Amino acid sequence: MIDRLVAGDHRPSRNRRLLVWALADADRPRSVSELLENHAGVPQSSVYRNLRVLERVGVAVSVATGDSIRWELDESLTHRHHHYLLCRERGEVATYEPSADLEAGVRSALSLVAASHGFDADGHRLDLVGRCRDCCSGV
Amino acid sequence: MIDRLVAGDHRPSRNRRLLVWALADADRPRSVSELLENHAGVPQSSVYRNLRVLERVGVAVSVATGDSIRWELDESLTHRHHHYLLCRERGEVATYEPSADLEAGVRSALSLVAASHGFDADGHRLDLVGRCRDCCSGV
DNA sequence: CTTTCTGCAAACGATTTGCAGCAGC
DNA sequence: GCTGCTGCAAATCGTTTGCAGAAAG
Repeated sequence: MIDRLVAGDHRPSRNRRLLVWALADADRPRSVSELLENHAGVPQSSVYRNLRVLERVGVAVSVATGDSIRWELDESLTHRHHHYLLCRERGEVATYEPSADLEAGVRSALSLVAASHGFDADGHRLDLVGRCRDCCSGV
Repeated sequence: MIDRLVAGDHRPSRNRRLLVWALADADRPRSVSELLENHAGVPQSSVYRNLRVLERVGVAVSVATGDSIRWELDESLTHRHHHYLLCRERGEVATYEPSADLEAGVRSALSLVAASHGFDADGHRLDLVGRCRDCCSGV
Protein backbone atom coordinates (compact mmCIF):
# COMPACT_ATOMS: atom_id res chain seq x y z
CA MET A 1 0.00 0.00 0.00
CA ILE A 2 2.63 2.48 1.15
CA ASP A 3 5.03 0.89 -1.31
CA ARG A 4 2.59 1.59 -4.14
CA LEU A 5 2.47 5.22 -3.19
CA VAL A 6 6.20 5.52 -2.88
CA ALA A 7 6.72 3.72 -6.17
CA GLY A 8 4.67 6.46 -7.78
CA ASP A 9 6.60 9.28 -6.08
CA HIS A 10 3.82 9.87 -3.61
CA ARG A 11 3.89 10.13 0.14
CA PRO A 12 1.80 8.21 2.66
CA SER A 13 0.46 11.38 4.22
CA ARG A 14 -2.01 11.63 7.06
CA ASN A 15 -4.94 12.38 4.76
CA ARG A 16 -4.15 9.44 2.52
CA ARG A 17 -3.91 7.06 5.44
CA LEU A 18 -7.22 8.34 6.78
CA LEU A 19 -8.84 7.70 3.42
CA VAL A 20 -7.46 4.19 3.12
CA TRP A 21 -8.63 3.36 6.62
CA ALA A 22 -12.06 4.68 5.84
CA LEU A 23 -12.28 2.53 2.73
CA ALA A 24 -10.92 -0.51 4.56
CA ASP A 25 -13.48 -0.10 7.34
CA ALA A 26 -16.44 -0.09 5.00
CA ASP A 27 -18.18 -3.25 3.94
CA ARG A 28 -19.29 -1.56 0.76
CA PRO A 29 -18.06 1.13 -1.61
CA ARG A 30 -18.15 4.64 -0.19
CA SER A 31 -19.27 7.85 -1.83
CA VAL A 32 -17.28 11.03 -1.44
CA SER A 33 -19.96 12.52 0.77
CA GLU A 34 -19.85 9.53 3.09
CA LEU A 35 -16.09 9.88 3.31
CA LEU A 36 -16.48 13.55 4.13
CA GLU A 37 -19.08 12.95 6.84
CA ASN A 38 -17.40 10.11 8.64
CA HIS A 39 -13.90 11.41 8.59
CA ALA A 40 -14.22 15.09 9.18
CA GLY A 41 -10.95 16.85 9.22
CA VAL A 42 -10.14 15.87 5.67
CA PRO A 43 -11.40 18.67 3.44
CA GLN A 44 -13.17 18.06 0.15
CA SER A 45 -10.35 19.00 -2.11
CA SER A 46 -8.04 16.56 -0.37
CA VAL A 47 -10.55 13.76 -0.59
CA TYR A 48 -11.00 14.21 -4.31
CA ARG A 49 -7.35 14.79 -4.95
CA ASN A 50 -6.19 11.83 -2.94
CA LEU A 51 -8.75 9.40 -4.25
CA ARG A 52 -7.31 10.11 -7.68
CA VAL A 53 -3.81 9.52 -6.39
CA LEU A 54 -4.82 6.26 -4.73
CA GLU A 55 -6.49 5.22 -7.96
CA ARG A 56 -3.43 6.02 -10.01
CA VAL A 57 -1.17 3.88 -7.85
CA GLY A 58 -3.64 1.00 -7.73
CA VAL A 59 -4.79 1.25 -4.13
CA ALA A 60 -8.37 2.40 -4.73
CA VAL A 61 -10.87 1.93 -7.54
CA SER A 62 -14.01 3.80 -8.41
CA VAL A 63 -17.33 2.08 -8.93
CA ALA A 64 -19.95 3.66 -11.18
CA THR A 65 -23.26 2.70 -9.67
CA GLY A 66 -25.66 4.64 -11.80
CA ASP A 67 -26.23 7.09 -9.05
CA SER A 68 -23.13 8.42 -7.47
CA ILE A 69 -19.57 7.31 -7.95
CA ARG A 70 -18.24 5.21 -5.12
CA TRP A 71 -14.79 4.11 -4.05
CA GLU A 72 -13.29 1.01 -2.53
CA LEU A 73 -9.92 -0.63 -2.07
CA ASP A 74 -8.45 -2.52 -4.98
CA GLU A 75 -9.00 -6.28 -5.16
CA SER A 76 -5.28 -6.88 -4.94
CA LEU A 77 -5.36 -5.45 -1.41
CA THR A 78 -8.60 -6.95 -0.15
CA HIS A 79 -8.05 -10.31 -1.87
CA ARG A 80 -11.72 -10.41 -2.64
CA HIS A 81 -13.36 -10.37 -5.99
CA HIS A 82 -16.90 -9.15 -5.74
CA HIS A 83 -19.82 -7.63 -7.58
CA TYR A 84 -22.66 -5.36 -6.52
CA LEU A 85 -26.28 -5.21 -5.54
CA LEU A 86 -27.50 -1.82 -6.70
CA CYS A 87 -30.61 -0.40 -5.11
CA ARG A 88 -32.62 1.64 -7.55
CA GLU A 89 -34.62 3.22 -4.78
CA ARG A 90 -31.98 4.56 -2.47
CA GLY A 91 -28.79 4.40 -4.46
CA GLU A 92 -27.42 1.98 -1.88
CA VAL A 93 -24.70 -0.39 -2.93
CA ALA A 94 -24.02 -3.74 -1.30
CA THR A 95 -21.49 -6.30 -2.42
CA TYR A 96 -21.61 -10.04 -2.93
CA GLU A 97 -18.99 -12.62 -3.74
CA PRO A 98 -19.96 -14.75 -6.72
CA SER A 99 -19.61 -18.50 -6.50
CA ALA A 100 -16.60 -19.96 -8.26
CA ASP A 101 -18.92 -21.63 -10.76
CA LEU A 102 -20.75 -18.49 -11.68
CA GLU A 103 -17.56 -16.54 -11.98
CA ALA A 104 -15.89 -19.16 -14.16
CA GLY A 105 -18.93 -19.51 -16.40
CA VAL A 106 -19.28 -15.81 -16.91
CA ARG A 107 -15.60 -15.40 -17.52
CA SER A 108 -15.40 -17.99 -20.25
CA ALA A 109 -18.59 -16.83 -21.91
CA LEU A 110 -17.43 -13.23 -21.90
CA SER A 111 -14.06 -14.09 -23.33
CA LEU A 112 -15.91 -15.35 -26.41
CA VAL A 113 -17.94 -12.17 -26.59
CA ALA A 114 -14.77 -10.09 -26.31
CA ALA A 115 -13.04 -12.08 -29.01
CA SER A 116 -15.91 -11.77 -31.44
CA HIS A 117 -16.03 -8.01 -30.96
CA GLY A 118 -12.30 -7.41 -31.13
CA PHE A 119 -12.51 -6.11 -27.60
CA ASP A 120 -9.54 -6.28 -25.26
CA ALA A 121 -11.29 -7.05 -21.99
CA ASP A 122 -9.62 -6.79 -18.64
CA GLY A 123 -12.60 -7.10 -16.38
CA HIS A 124 -16.33 -7.33 -16.12
CA ARG A 125 -19.32 -6.20 -14.15
CA LEU A 126 -21.98 -8.56 -12.94
CA ASP A 127 -24.39 -6.58 -10.87
CA LEU A 128 -27.92 -7.00 -9.68
CA VAL A 129 -30.26 -4.06 -9.97
CA GLY A 130 -33.40 -3.80 -7.86
CA ARG A 131 -34.54 -2.92 -4.40
CA CYS A 132 -32.53 -3.62 -1.29
CA ARG A 133 -33.71 -5.44 1.80
CA ASP A 134 -34.53 -2.20 3.59
CA CYS A 135 -36.67 -0.89 0.76
CA CYS A 136 -38.55 -4.18 0.55
CA SER A 137 -39.31 -4.25 4.24
CA GLY A 138 -40.50 -0.68 4.10
CA VAL A 139 -37.97 0.54 6.67
CA MET B 1 -44.60 5.04 -26.91
CA ILE B 2 -47.06 7.90 -27.31
CA ASP B 3 -49.47 5.93 -25.17
CA ARG B 4 -46.92 5.74 -22.40
CA LEU B 5 -46.52 9.49 -22.45
CA VAL B 6 -50.23 10.11 -22.48
CA ALA B 7 -50.79 7.62 -19.68
CA GLY B 8 -48.48 9.75 -17.57
CA ASP B 9 -50.22 13.01 -18.47
CA HIS B 10 -47.48 13.96 -20.87
CA ARG B 11 -47.63 15.11 -24.46
CA PRO B 12 -45.78 13.73 -27.44
CA SER B 13 -44.26 17.08 -28.28
CA ARG B 14 -41.88 17.84 -31.09
CA ASN B 15 -38.81 17.80 -28.83
CA ARG B 16 -39.76 14.48 -27.33
CA ARG B 17 -40.28 12.91 -30.71
CA LEU B 18 -36.94 14.24 -31.88
CA LEU B 19 -35.26 12.69 -28.86
CA VAL B 20 -36.89 9.32 -29.32
CA TRP B 21 -35.90 9.28 -32.98
CA ALA B 22 -32.35 10.13 -32.09
CA LEU B 23 -32.20 7.29 -29.59
CA ALA B 24 -33.85 4.87 -32.02
CA ASP B 25 -31.35 5.76 -34.74
CA ALA B 26 -28.31 5.01 -32.60
CA ASP B 27 -26.78 1.57 -32.39
CA ARG B 28 -25.46 2.37 -28.95
CA PRO B 29 -26.41 4.49 -25.96
CA ARG B 30 -26.08 8.22 -26.50
CA SER B 31 -24.68 10.86 -24.22
CA VAL B 32 -26.42 14.17 -23.75
CA SER B 33 -23.71 15.96 -25.67
CA GLU B 34 -24.14 13.62 -28.62
CA LEU B 35 -27.85 14.27 -28.56
CA LEU B 36 -27.20 17.99 -28.53
CA GLU B 37 -24.75 17.89 -31.42
CA ASN B 38 -26.71 15.69 -33.74
CA HIS B 39 -30.09 17.20 -33.20
CA ALA B 40 -29.49 20.88 -32.93
CA GLY B 41 -32.61 22.83 -32.38
CA VAL B 42 -33.40 21.08 -29.14
CA PRO B 43 -31.86 23.17 -26.38
CA GLN B 44 -30.02 21.64 -23.42
CA SER B 45 -32.69 22.21 -20.85
CA SER B 46 -35.23 20.43 -23.03
CA VAL B 47 -32.95 17.48 -23.61
CA TYR B 48 -32.34 17.00 -19.91
CA ARG B 49 -35.93 17.65 -18.97
CA ASN B 50 -37.37 15.33 -21.57
CA LEU B 51 -34.96 12.49 -21.00
CA ARG B 52 -36.23 12.45 -17.43
CA VAL B 53 -39.80 12.43 -18.65
CA LEU B 54 -39.11 9.62 -21.09
CA GLU B 55 -37.43 7.71 -18.30
CA ARG B 56 -40.36 8.20 -15.95
CA VAL B 57 -42.85 6.81 -18.46
CA GLY B 58 -40.61 3.88 -19.36
CA VAL B 59 -39.56 4.91 -22.87
CA ALA B 60 -35.90 5.64 -22.19
CA VAL B 61 -33.37 4.32 -19.70
CA SER B 62 -30.05 5.70 -18.55
CA VAL B 63 -26.87 3.69 -18.60
CA ALA B 64 -24.09 4.51 -16.16
CA THR B 65 -20.88 3.72 -17.95
CA GLY B 66 -18.36 4.91 -15.44
CA ASP B 67 -17.60 7.92 -17.54
CA SER B 68 -20.62 9.78 -18.72
CA ILE B 69 -24.25 8.85 -18.41
CA ARG B 70 -25.82 7.58 -21.60
CA TRP B 71 -29.36 7.02 -22.75
CA GLU B 72 -31.16 4.49 -24.89
CA LEU B 73 -34.67 3.23 -25.57
CA ASP B 74 -36.20 0.79 -23.14
CA GLU B 75 -35.96 -2.93 -23.90
CA SER B 76 -39.71 -3.19 -24.08
CA LEU B 77 -39.61 -0.96 -27.16
CA THR B 78 -36.55 -2.32 -28.90
CA HIS B 79 -37.33 -5.95 -28.04
CA ARG B 80 -33.65 -6.50 -27.52
CA HIS B 81 -31.95 -7.40 -24.33
CA HIS B 82 -28.31 -6.43 -24.39
CA HIS B 83 -25.28 -5.61 -22.34
CA TYR B 84 -22.28 -3.37 -22.85
CA LEU B 85 -18.65 -3.27 -23.82
CA LEU B 86 -17.19 -0.35 -21.92
CA CYS B 87 -13.97 1.18 -23.17
CA ARG B 88 -11.83 2.41 -20.33
CA GLU B 89 -9.68 4.44 -22.70
CA ARG B 90 -12.21 6.49 -24.62
CA GLY B 91 -15.41 6.12 -22.68
CA GLU B 92 -16.97 4.49 -25.72
CA VAL B 93 -19.88 2.15 -25.22
CA ALA B 94 -20.80 -0.67 -27.57
CA THR B 95 -23.54 -3.22 -27.03
CA TYR B 96 -23.71 -6.97 -27.42
CA GLU B 97 -26.52 -9.46 -27.22
CA PRO B 98 -25.71 -12.30 -24.86
CA SER B 99 -26.35 -15.87 -25.97
CA ALA B 100 -29.45 -17.48 -24.57
CA ASP B 101 -27.26 -19.88 -22.59
CA LEU B 102 -25.21 -17.20 -20.95
CA GLU B 103 -28.25 -15.16 -20.16
CA ALA B 104 -30.12 -18.08 -18.65
CA GLY B 105 -27.14 -19.18 -16.60
CA VAL B 106 -26.52 -15.75 -15.22
CA ARG B 107 -30.15 -15.22 -14.50
CA SER B 108 -30.57 -18.37 -12.46
CA ALA B 109 -27.32 -17.88 -10.58
CA LEU B 110 -28.21 -14.30 -9.75
CA SER B 111 -31.66 -15.21 -8.52
CA LEU B 112 -29.96 -17.30 -5.85
CA VAL B 113 -27.70 -14.41 -4.93
CA ALA B 114 -30.69 -12.10 -4.70
CA ALA B 115 -32.61 -14.53 -2.54
CA SER B 116 -29.75 -15.03 -0.13
CA HIS B 117 -29.36 -11.28 0.30
CA GLY B 118 -33.03 -10.44 0.63
CA PHE B 119 -32.69 -8.37 -2.49
CA ASP B 120 -35.64 -7.78 -4.79
CA ALA B 121 -33.89 -7.88 -8.16
CA ASP B 122 -35.51 -6.73 -11.35
CA GLY B 123 -32.53 -6.72 -13.64
CA HIS B 124 -28.82 -7.14 -13.96
CA ARG B 125 -25.74 -5.79 -15.65
CA LEU B 126 -23.24 -7.99 -17.40
CA ASP B 127 -20.69 -5.73 -18.97
CA LEU B 128 -17.18 -6.10 -20.25
CA VAL B 129 -14.63 -3.49 -19.30
CA GLY B 130 -11.47 -2.97 -21.30
CA ARG B 131 -10.26 -1.41 -24.49
CA CYS B 132 -12.30 -1.22 -27.68
CA ARG B 133 -11.21 -2.35 -31.12
CA ASP B 134 -10.16 1.16 -32.11
CA CYS B 135 -7.94 1.59 -29.07
CA CYS B 136 -6.31 -1.79 -29.66
CA SER B 137 -5.55 -1.06 -33.27
CA GLY B 138 -4.09 2.26 -32.29
CA VAL B 139 -6.48 4.26 -34.45
C1' DC C 1 16.68 21.90 1.38
C1' DT C 2 13.88 20.01 -2.09
C1' DT C 3 9.67 17.99 -3.39
C1' DT C 4 5.17 16.87 -2.46
C1' DC C 5 1.02 17.84 0.18
C1' DT C 6 -2.34 20.80 2.32
C1' DG C 7 -6.36 23.96 2.92
C1' DC C 8 -8.72 27.47 1.13
C1' DA C 9 -11.34 29.80 -2.23
C1' DA C 10 -12.26 30.46 -6.85
C1' DA C 11 -13.26 28.16 -11.26
C1' DC C 12 -15.44 24.81 -13.79
C1' DG C 13 -18.70 21.65 -16.35
C1' DA C 14 -22.79 19.18 -16.14
C1' DT C 15 -27.45 19.31 -14.74
C1' DT C 16 -31.58 21.67 -12.74
C1' DT C 17 -34.89 25.11 -12.06
C1' DG C 18 -37.94 29.64 -12.30
C1' DC C 19 -40.43 32.02 -15.21
C1' DA C 20 -43.14 34.26 -18.93
C1' DG C 21 -44.85 33.05 -23.26
C1' DC C 22 -46.18 29.16 -26.76
C1' DA C 23 -48.29 24.73 -28.18
C1' DG C 24 -51.10 20.52 -27.78
C1' DC C 25 -55.47 18.85 -26.97
C1' DG D 1 -59.21 27.82 -22.75
C1' DC D 2 -56.88 24.91 -19.69
C1' DT D 3 -52.65 22.38 -18.90
C1' DG D 4 -48.38 21.11 -20.05
C1' DC D 5 -44.29 22.42 -22.80
C1' DT D 6 -40.69 25.54 -24.35
C1' DG D 7 -36.45 28.47 -24.34
C1' DC D 8 -33.74 31.29 -21.91
C1' DA D 9 -30.85 32.62 -18.19
C1' DA D 10 -29.80 32.05 -13.48
C1' DA D 11 -29.01 28.78 -9.85
C1' DT D 12 -27.08 24.63 -8.15
C1' DC D 13 -24.31 20.50 -7.60
C1' DG D 14 -20.23 17.74 -7.71
C1' DT D 15 -15.59 18.08 -8.90
C1' DT D 16 -11.16 20.35 -10.18
C1' DT D 17 -7.57 23.75 -9.90
C1' DG D 18 -4.22 27.77 -8.48
C1' DC D 19 -1.78 29.23 -4.98
C1' DA D 20 1.00 30.28 -0.82
C1' DG D 21 2.38 28.01 3.20
C1' DA D 22 3.25 23.37 5.88
C1' DA D 23 5.12 18.75 6.05
C1' DA D 24 7.66 14.68 4.50
C1' DG D 25 11.98 12.72 3.27
